[in-house]
Amino acid sequence: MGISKTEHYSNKHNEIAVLLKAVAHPARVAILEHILKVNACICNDIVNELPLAQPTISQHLKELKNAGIIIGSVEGNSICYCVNEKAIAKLLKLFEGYSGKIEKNKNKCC
Amino acid sequence: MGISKTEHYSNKHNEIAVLLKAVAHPARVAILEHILKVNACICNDIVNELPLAQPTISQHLKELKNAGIIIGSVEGNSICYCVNEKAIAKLLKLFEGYSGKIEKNKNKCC
DNA sequence: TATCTATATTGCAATATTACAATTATAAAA
DNA sequence: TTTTATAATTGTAATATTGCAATATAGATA
Repeated sequence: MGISKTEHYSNKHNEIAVLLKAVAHPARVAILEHILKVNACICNDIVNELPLAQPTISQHLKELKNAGIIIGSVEGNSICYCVNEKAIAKLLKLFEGYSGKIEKNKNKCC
Repeated sequence: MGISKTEHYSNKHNEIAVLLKAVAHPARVAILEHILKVNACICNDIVNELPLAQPTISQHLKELKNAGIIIGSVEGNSICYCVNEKAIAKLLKLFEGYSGKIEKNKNKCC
């Protein structure tokens, strides 16, 4: 991304950005929604759903996992990926907070 | 970003990714929260708040504006930036939807 | 008009992301 | 043990992002 000045921002803002960045890609949005839909997902399943090669999807899954958006548990030969409730709750609360602030300040500007 | 295959994903997933990507940077999270806090923002105000040069902030504001996260209206010499209620509402609904799906499927997996 | 003030644009260097082919690792099945 | 199936890792090319210095633009004010 270029010379990112992570250390200059607050921890809070960095953490929010990491979570959001993990979801901020059409392939990862699709993966997330697919996992939510079938609710017992294995990687190969997604390979058949998306127009991406297996290594690419594996990489996207890794990023979602690193950010804590999904959790993977080994299940015999394959891996079961599930969405991390806490991460989604965190993002939900974030936008609830933003939304609330907009309501509160309505008609003060613009 | 590399060879992005935007045309292979659904419009819905692309639109979500564009919105999220706009916010998915610590500087832009900080800018967004600052605008919400002071609720009548001018760019120079942010330059004094963040450890970034004026052109860099101007660029971040442009990205937020292009994605529809904020709206800018000229006010004499300076510009008044406000958060776009609709964009935040869209993101709020998105995560409400995700959160709901997790609740529904609880204990089926992982 | 000349000048100041606020913001945008341009151009560029440094770095990050995306995607995939080839390969590897691991566990189940034969 | 060999084979098969599933998923991760490695290496690399193409492209996007970030940040800033220098410059430009536009409105306000003297």
